[in-house]
Amino acid sequence: MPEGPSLVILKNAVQMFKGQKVIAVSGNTSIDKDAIRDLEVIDFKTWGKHFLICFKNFTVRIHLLMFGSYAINERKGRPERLSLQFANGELNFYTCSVQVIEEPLNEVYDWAADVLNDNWDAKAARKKLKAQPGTLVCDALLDQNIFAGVGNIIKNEVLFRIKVSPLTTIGDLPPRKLTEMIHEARNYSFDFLEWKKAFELKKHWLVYTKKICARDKTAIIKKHLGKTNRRSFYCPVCQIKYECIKISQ
DNA sequence: CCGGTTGTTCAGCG
DNA sequence: GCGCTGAACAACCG
Repeated sequence: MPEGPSLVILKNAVQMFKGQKVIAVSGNTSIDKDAIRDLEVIDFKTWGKHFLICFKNFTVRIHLLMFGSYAINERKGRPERLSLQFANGELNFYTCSVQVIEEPLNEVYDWAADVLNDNWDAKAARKKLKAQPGTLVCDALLDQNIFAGVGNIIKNEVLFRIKVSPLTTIGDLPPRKLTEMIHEARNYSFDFLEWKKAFELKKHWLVYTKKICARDKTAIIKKHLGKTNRRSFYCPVCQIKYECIKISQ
């Protein structure tokens, strides 16, 4: 379910509840459900993998984590974590993290860090990356403070697209490749969004879960890498591991 | 039917 | 206080 583009699809799918009053709340979440009843949903927003239900004085934050899911105007055969009833339908969430945000969202979220947001700021991303030259690119792409919304699939596909090994550090990446990485983190996310909408996402994977490189038919390497220790799929031939020779003084 | 995982947080430890 | 590790969560797919 849950990389950034999937959340954008969710946001688009619930637009008919925007401006509607919540007439009943249920679910096994520990947040105060009474506080939501009879309130109007002002807006739905996303930040990276966060889904935000905005009310006048607070926001309910949904994070689907690995296994979370939702259902609109239907129910799955399991307990709802949070269920919102409207006059024109219902919105149900399962096995997710639910939190209340009391602060204004602009104080909590850096919209410029969300790769799918209109306010995405590539220069700000570059500055954050430059500050951590020792970080592996496979970890940097999963850093939600830099690339909010990027998940493990996007990480692998971006590195394949720009022909960079996941084991390259930020500091060793040639400046042009750094630019490409930042650009493709956003660009691939929009491709992901379009493919997912068309139910053809998997068809477009070139390296993620693949056995053979789409470019040169080399055997793809599958390994858990970096501090994040997430699955990396990469071609040892066309994805280059950049290394600078450091001259000690 | 078992193993692995599109993710994050937190406890525990050195 | 830090960085690191592993557990916990818990559903679906192949």
